[in-house]
Amino acid sequence: MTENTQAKIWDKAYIPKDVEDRWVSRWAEAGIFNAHSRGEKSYSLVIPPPNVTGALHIGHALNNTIQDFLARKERLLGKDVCWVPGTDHGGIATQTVMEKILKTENASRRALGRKAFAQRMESWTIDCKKTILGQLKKLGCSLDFSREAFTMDEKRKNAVFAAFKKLWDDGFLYRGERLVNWCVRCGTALSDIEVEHEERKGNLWHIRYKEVSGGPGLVVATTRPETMLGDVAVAVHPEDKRYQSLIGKKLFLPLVNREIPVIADGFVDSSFGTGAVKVTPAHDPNDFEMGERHQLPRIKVISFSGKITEEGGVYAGLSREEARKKILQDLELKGFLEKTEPHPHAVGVCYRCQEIIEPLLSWQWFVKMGELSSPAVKALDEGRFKIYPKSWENPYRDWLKNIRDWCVSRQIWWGHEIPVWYCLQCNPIDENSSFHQIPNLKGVVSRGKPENCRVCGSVNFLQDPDVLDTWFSSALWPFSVFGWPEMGEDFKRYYPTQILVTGYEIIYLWVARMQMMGLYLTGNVPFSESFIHGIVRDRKGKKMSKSLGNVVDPLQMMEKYGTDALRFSLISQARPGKDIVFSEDSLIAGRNFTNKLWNTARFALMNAAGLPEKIETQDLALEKLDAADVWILSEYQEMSRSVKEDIKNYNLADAAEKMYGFLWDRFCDWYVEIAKLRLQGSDSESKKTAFTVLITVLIGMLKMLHPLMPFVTEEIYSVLKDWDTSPADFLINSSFSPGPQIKMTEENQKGMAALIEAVSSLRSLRSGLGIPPGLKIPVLCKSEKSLESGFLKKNLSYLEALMGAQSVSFLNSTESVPARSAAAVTPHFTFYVPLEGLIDFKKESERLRKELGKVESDLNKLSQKISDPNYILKASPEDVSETRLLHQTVLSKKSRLEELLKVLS
RNA sequence: GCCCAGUUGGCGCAGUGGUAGCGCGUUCCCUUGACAUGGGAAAGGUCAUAGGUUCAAAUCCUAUACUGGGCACCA
Repeated sequence: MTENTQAKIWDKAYIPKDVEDRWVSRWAEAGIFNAHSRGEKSYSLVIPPPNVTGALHIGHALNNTIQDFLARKERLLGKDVCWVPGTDHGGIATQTVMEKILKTENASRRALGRKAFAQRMESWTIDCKKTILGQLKKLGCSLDFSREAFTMDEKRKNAVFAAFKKLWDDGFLYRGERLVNWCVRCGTALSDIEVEHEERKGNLWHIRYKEVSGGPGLVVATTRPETMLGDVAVAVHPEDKRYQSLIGKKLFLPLVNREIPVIADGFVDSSFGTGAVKVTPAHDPNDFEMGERHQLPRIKVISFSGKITEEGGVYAGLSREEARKKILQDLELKGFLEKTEPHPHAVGVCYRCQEIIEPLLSWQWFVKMGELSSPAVKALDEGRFKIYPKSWENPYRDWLKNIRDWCVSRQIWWGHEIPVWYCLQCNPIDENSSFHQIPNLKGVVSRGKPENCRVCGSVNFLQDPDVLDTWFSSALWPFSVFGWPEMGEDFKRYYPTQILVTGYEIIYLWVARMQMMGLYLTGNVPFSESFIHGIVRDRKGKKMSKSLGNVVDPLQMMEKYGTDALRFSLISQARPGKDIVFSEDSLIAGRNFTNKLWNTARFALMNAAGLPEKIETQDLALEKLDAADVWILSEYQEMSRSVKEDIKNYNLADAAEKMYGFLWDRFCDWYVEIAKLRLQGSDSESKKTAFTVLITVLIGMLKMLHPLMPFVTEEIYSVLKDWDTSPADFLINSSFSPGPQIKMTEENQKGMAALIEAVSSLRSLRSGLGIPPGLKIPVLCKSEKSLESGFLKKNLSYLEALMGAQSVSFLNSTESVPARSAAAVTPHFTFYVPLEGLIDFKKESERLRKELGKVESDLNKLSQKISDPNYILKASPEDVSETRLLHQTVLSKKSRLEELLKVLS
C-alpha cells in the first residue's frame, strides 16, 4: 500500500499549514461542495453576507464555522446541500470606510463627484470580495462558490426593484415628512433600529422662563439647552397643582424673547425635573407629538449639518456644541440659569460612527410595517419559524408587535438607487436645495428613465437622488440569491431555506425583516429555523472593536494554531445564548486535540503491518470481540447517539465536548492502551479483531469530527480510507455508520468500570509512594466473589499491563497478606503491594489515614441519610436501595482501611 | 424604569432535586516505540447573599447585590 508507506513518514506532530492549502484547492477542483451534486433531499442555507468593508474578523469565523459544521454534517447524511456565499454592499458602513481612505489622499466624496466615487467603490468592492471569499475558503467553508452573490449585482438589483415595485403598488410605500434620526457626520437619515443608545454624562439645566405679565413664571429643566431657540411652548401636567394658575399664560422665551404659551399635556411627568417641559417640536420626538396635539409651529433651529440655523438669531452658524456653551453662558449672565445638576442620560448615537443623532424634520421614504409584521408574528406563533435559543423569541415577537414604519431612504451615494422618477414639469424642483427638504413630490416608479410624463407629457425627469437602506436588499437575500423574482429551478429546489445562522445583534435589523419580506413577497418563511449565536469578546469580556484595538485576526490564529484548532475552539464555546470569551488557551486545546487525533491515526498505521487491507464486517461479529472491544464499541454508539441529539438542538459545544471526551479519555487512554497488548502480541486473531475495532472507531470518528475539523480529518482519511467499509474519494462523500449494534452485558459494563477504577487507584498508590512508573511490581488482590472479580480474573493480562504489575494474584479469603505492604482500596477490591524495601510505611499510613478521613465523612452523610425515617418513607424505593448499597460499599471500604492501618502501626 | 439571562475551584464553562464535573492553568513524578501539542498522580469549590419549599436544593420559589443583554426612555 503506497499510501501506507507515505504515512509512515508522517510527522510526529500535525502541521496544519502543509495540509490545509492542499485540501482547499483539491475540494475546489473536485467541485464537491456545489449544489445539485448528490441526493434527493436538499438542505439549503445562505451566508449572512459580510459587508465589503475589509477583511473578516473572528466573529465571522464563528458564524461561518457554525454554518460549515451544519452544511458538512448534512452532506454526510446524504443531503444535497446548497450553501450560498456572498457579500453585502454595506451602505453607510462601506461608504464611511471609503471616505476615510479618501481623506488620507486629501480627497473627498463631494470633490470626486458621484460618478467617480461610484467607480472608486466598484474597484474597492472587487478587491474586498476577493479577500473575503479567500478567507472563507481558508476557513474551510463548504460554500458553493459558483453561486457567489452580491447585494448590488444585476440579479439582486432586479430583486430590489421588484420588491420596491410591489410595495409601491400595494400601497406600502410613502414619502412623508417626519422627525427622523439624522446622523450629522454621515449626512443621512437612519431607521430607528440603526440608532444605539449610550449612557453619557450630562447635566440637567434649570432655566427660568418669566411671565410676559411680569410674574416669576416657572423653571424648566432640560438636557439640551441649545434647542430652546426652537421652543414654542412650555408644557406642564394638567393636574399639577404648582402650575394651575400658569396654564394658558404667556412666557418670555429667554434670550430670544419670543412669547410662548404654557400648555397642559398628560405626557408630562410632574415628578421629573421641575415638572415643566420646554416644547421643541422640530427637534424632539415627544415634543413633536405634543406639537401635533396642540397645533404648535415647528421652528427648525438646527440644520442638517448640525449647525444653528438663521432662526437661531445671534447663534446662527454655531455648531451644536458651541451653541450650547454660548447659550449657557448667556443664560448665566442674564440670571436665567437657576441650577445645574449632573444628570447621566442615554443619548442616541449612529450605529456606524457613534456620532450623536439629531432628530430632524425631513422628507423621507417609509415602508408601512403593520400589515407586513403580523404574518411574521403568526409564523412564529404557529411554529413555522423557530429561534434557537428560544429566549430570543419573545424579544423578537415584541419588536414585531410594536413595529414602527421603516425609514428606507438614505442620503448617501453607495447603495441601490430609489427607482422613483419625478417629472420636472409637474414638480417644481429647486436643484440647489437638499432633496429631503422638498415637500410633496409626485413621482413614478420606473427601473429606467420614463419615456414621458403621463400628466403633462414632458420628457424631463429627475431620479430620486437618495438610495435605499442597505438592509432593504439584505431583507431579500434568502430568495434573491435563488433568482427571485424569477422562480426558476433553483428557487423551487432550495427556497425556502432550512436554517439561518447569525448573531443576536441583527435579529431586528435583518432576521425579522427577512421573515416579513419573505412572507410578503414569496408567501413563505425564508427559513424555518434561526440559530442565534453570541459575539466573540476579548479576554476581559469587552466587545472587540477596531478603536479599542482588541480585535483578533482569525487568519493569524489559523496560521499559528491551525484552522481546525480555531474551528474547534470556537464551536466548543458556542453555547446557546452565550457570548464567547476569546483566549489563545482555548486554541491551544484545539491544536492539542487535532494533534491527538493525528497521532491516534499514526498509531493505527504503525500497527497495520501484516494486517488485512480491508475491513471485513464479520471481524466485528460479537463472538470475536473481547470485553474491551464490546466496551469501546458500545461507548462509541452511545456517544454518537448523544452527539446527534445535541446537534439537532444546536448544542454544538456539547457535541464537540462529547467527541473530544470520547476520543481522548476513553478511546485513547483506555482502549488504545489495551489494544496495544493485543496488537503487539502473538494471537493473530485477537490482533486482527483489535485492529478492526480500532480502525472502525477511528474512521467513524473522522466522519463525526469532519464537520468540526475538516482538514485534519480529510488528511487522515485520505490515508486510511481503504479500511472504510465503503471508501469514498472525500470524507464528505462517505457515509456515516454508527458501527455494529452492540449490547453490552452487565458484567462487561461493571467489569470495565472496575478495571478502570482498580488501575487508577493503583496508579495513585504508586504515585503517592513514589514507586517509579517503570518498575514492575507484584500485586496481590483480595475481593469478594462478584461480577467484577470474575471479570478482572478473565482479563488479568490487561489489569497487569495497565497497572505496570509483574503479576496480579488473587487470594482467597483464607490466605493471608504479607504483613507490611501498601494497599489500594477500591469499592470491590483491595490491592496489596508487598514491597518492603520500596515503601515508606510512615508515608503509607499517612496516605491511608487521609483516605480514611474522606471515606468517614462520606459514610457520615450516608448513615445520616439512611437512618432518617422520613427519607425511607418519602424517597423513591430505588433511591433508597441505591443509597443503602452505597453505604454498604463505603462501610466495607472503611473497615478495610482501618484494618490496614492497624497492621501498619 | 420594565423585561430576560447569568453569578459554580486562578481563568473559561457543564451540571434543573439524591455523595460537585470538564477544559486550560498550577504542583509532583515520568523523556519505556502513537502523541512532552504526551502519560500518570495531586492540590484547589460551604455552587453571589439572605430567606423559604422539601426527607433531601448548585438545581424549585421569593428578595437583594453585581454583570450582560433587550425594550422604553423624563424634557
